[in-house]
Amino acid sequence: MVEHDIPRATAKRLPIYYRYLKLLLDSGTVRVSSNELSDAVKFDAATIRRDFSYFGALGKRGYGYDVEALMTFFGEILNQDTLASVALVGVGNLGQALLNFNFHQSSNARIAAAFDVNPDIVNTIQSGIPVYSLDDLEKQITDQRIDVAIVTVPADVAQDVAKRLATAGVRGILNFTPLRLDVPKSIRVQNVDLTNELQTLLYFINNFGEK
Amino acid sequence: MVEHDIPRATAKRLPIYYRYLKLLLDSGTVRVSSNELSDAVKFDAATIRRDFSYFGALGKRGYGYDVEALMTFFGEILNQDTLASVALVGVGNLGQALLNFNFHQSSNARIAAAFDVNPDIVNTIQSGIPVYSLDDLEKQITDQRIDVAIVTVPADVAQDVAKRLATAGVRGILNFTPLRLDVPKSIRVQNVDLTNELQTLLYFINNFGEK
DNA sequence: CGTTTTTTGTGAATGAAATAACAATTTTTT
DNA sequence: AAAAAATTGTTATTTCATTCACAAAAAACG
Ligand SMILES: NC(=O)c1ccc[n+]([C@@H]2O[C@H](COP(=O)([O-])OP(=O)(O)OC[C@H]3O[C@@H](n4cnc5c(N)ncnc54)[C@H](O)[C@@H]3O)[C@@H](O)[C@H]2O)c1
Ligand SMILES: NC(=O)c1ccc[n+]([C@@H]2O[C@H](COP(=O)([O-])OP(=O)(O)OC[C@H]3O[C@@H](n4cnc5c(N)ncnc54)[C@H](O)[C@@H]3O)[C@@H](O)[C@H]2O)c1
Repeated sequence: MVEHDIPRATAKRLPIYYRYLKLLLDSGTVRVSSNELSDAVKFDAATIRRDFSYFGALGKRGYGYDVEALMTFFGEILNQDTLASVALVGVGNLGQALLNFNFHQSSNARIAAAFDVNPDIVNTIQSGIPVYSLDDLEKQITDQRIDVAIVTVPADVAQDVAKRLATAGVRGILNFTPLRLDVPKSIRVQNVDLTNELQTLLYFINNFGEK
Repeated sequence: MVEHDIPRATAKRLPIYYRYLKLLLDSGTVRVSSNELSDAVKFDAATIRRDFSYFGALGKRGYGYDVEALMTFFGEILNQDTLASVALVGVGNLGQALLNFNFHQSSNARIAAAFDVNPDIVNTIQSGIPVYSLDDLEKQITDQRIDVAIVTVPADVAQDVAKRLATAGVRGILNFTPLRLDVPKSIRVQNVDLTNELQTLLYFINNFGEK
């Protein structure tokens, strides 16, 4: 694997580059400079050049980057050719919204199975995705070779769910609950704490804003 | 203002500390050490002590921190006494979920007004919150003294909406669209890019996971 | 009451990421 | 074809964040 010691911060920006490059290609743009990219994605141009340089010399001095070539290159790095199957646990408020959105148009992932305990929705199809009983979790995860799960259950059952996902063989969890999950360290947890995002924003504008 | 040069990273952790302290207090715990906190919130104990130390000496050597005192202290810093009114623009999939959740039980904010262009929901009440026409944006923002907005509209109208919010006097935006908004720099934008979170997670497990 | 244990607060060390600055190279212009 | 302009790739520098490590202080114990 070429991309071995890519900074984590760089990795987080890759999908953003990719998405914008796709946009550029669709609009017929053939070349782009780090400065133009910078305007769009709002990272410093030097940061962008440095990010790209981890993968080799992708641009041409005095010219910039070839949009199509760059997009193709990042597409491969991001595995855009293979569609990842993802599970969603907890088809409530937020789970429903994610199910319905389903990422497919905008990424290489799709939610393939959902799980809940509510008998009203278990064994129904929601937004085109089958909702299974939590009892079927292990079986479905294994059968469908799912290795990433989105967790949108109430906080008090999150740790339980995480443990079951872990033993079922999941390798990554996108955790929307405010709880910090305890899982084997071979499993990657990405926390999305929406309440925290809002509270942090409020803190900043209350303490450092103008007015 | 005491808290002037608090690292951004610290600020992002404050609501997490606060939330956990509340939990501890509810469970009747009277004292806590940085190590215990570390177990719960999964930040290094030294990081926690350093974070706290920006606000002075809040603990007692050989004892730890007094849960109630610490909670009260952070509550003030986070303005827990005043309820912030927030606007939500775009009552779709995700907007609906946020409306329904509404943060009130878990934080010092509540969504006070929502906006959309869809005539089916304009001038209705959704999850207890009035949905106004986008035409009323400026008036409502001003009248209700709203200074933070959550943006959950389609990407192609996000920049327009952001501009209107900016001129309406909003000081912070929680942006759920994949677009990086252009706003005056006095306005703080917090991006929540869910597709990116998922893609980054996939990238990491595909490239650095075991198996 | 003295000794041991616990735990903070912080200086110093380390690590990670962002930015600046510029030579090297290519393109564009005249 | 020479001069000017654009733009990369990278080295050096700066900024920001985490972690180590330990003296200082308080608590617990015997
Ligand atoms: N909705 C939001 O806007 C929002 C914002 C911030 C945080 N969150 C967090 O996201 C999580 C989900 O929030 P929500 O508003 O969608 O909650 P919700 O109550 O609407 O949905 C939870 C769903 O999980 C299901 N469930 C309960 N126990 C389960 C189990 N053991 N296994 C599988 N499914 C189970 C419930 O039946 C329900 O359908 C919560 O932890 C919440 O704190 C949500
Ligand atoms: N839903 C998700 O899970 C999810 C995931 C990742 C990203 N996003 C992003 O979040 C945003 C919202 O997603 P969604 O799934 O809720 O979309 P959606 O289409 O369900 O909802 C968008 C809402 O905005 C309204 N709207 C359109 N133009 C408007 C305008 N000018 N002013 C006010 N309202 C307007 C529409 O009527 C609709 O109600 C999108 O930018 C999407 O890319 C959503």
